[in-house]
Amino acid sequence: MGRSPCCSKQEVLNRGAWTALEDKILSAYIKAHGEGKWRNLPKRAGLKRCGKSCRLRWLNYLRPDIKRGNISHDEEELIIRLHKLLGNRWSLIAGRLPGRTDNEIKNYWNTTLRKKAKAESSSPRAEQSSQSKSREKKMATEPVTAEPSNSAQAAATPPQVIRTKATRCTKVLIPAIPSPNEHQSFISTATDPVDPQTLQSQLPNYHQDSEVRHGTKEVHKTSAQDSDFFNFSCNEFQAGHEDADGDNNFKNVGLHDPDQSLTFDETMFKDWTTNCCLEDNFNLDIDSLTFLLDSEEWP
DNA sequence: AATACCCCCAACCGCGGGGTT
DNA sequence: CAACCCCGCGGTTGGGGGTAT
Repeated sequence: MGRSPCCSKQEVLNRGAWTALEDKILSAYIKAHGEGKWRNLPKRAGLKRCGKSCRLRWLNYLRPDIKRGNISHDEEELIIRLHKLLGNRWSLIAGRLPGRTDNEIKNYWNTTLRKKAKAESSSPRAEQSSQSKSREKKMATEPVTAEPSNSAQAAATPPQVIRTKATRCTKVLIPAIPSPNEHQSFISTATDPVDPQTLQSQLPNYHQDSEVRHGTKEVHKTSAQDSDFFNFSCNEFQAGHEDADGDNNFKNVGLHDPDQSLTFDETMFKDWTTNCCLEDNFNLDIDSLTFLLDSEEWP
């Protein structure tokens, strides 16, 4: 399949750090015209940048809702735990941390948390005996390619990583609404080391037909990120384990079937949001996530 | 004070998925 | 159905500031 280059190579484009003026122009343009159409944006805004660069600058730096720096202890813990669960799915992790960008989290992980996670995962004895400063530094600076990130994770994380499919959300996937008890057992099931049979046995209460075509755009838009949450909880649920090579061996546990859809109505949607820890607008805040992660069933 | 080294993070790159024509 | 477009993701790079020697 042919692909046109992102930016015309003949054009002379600015590269590297953005100037204050460029920032101003981009911000003003997006405020006036909204996000999107990145490819044409530079031309229309009068910027000598490629669309991708503009998008990145906006998403990672200029967006008004961005929190910068000072990652709190809570956020840090959440990142570590989400990383254990999701692996290097930075955009998904960022989606659970309001105001944080995937790039920021990725950088923070690579520079700070990876060491921490590794140190925590190794035994105290080993930590005491073997962690000379030079070794720690070496590990920290080892390029990911030299030691595949998966194997680095394998050492630092428990074996299960739920591999979600981070795709653009075009339809909302919502499971049928369990009673509060059932919901609890579902959460438990979905986060325990996966036993497909157990999982299946707990599923009868979930309608087969889980694809929502009703609710459409508004729901789609507002829950694009959070639908991923549902996906990894229910529909795209895959349990992975890493072998000695650091490869992920993902085992589909039988839940994923995009063609299975469920009938949907407003009440169900409401029930879902009230029966579980999600807010009405599906905005997961740190508290709700921490609550979820702190539950005993969480790995 | 000069130099080397390290660390952080903004930005770039290549690629894949979904939508459109 | 193939070709193409657009967008977003994850990995990587490189510049600049800080620290060690």
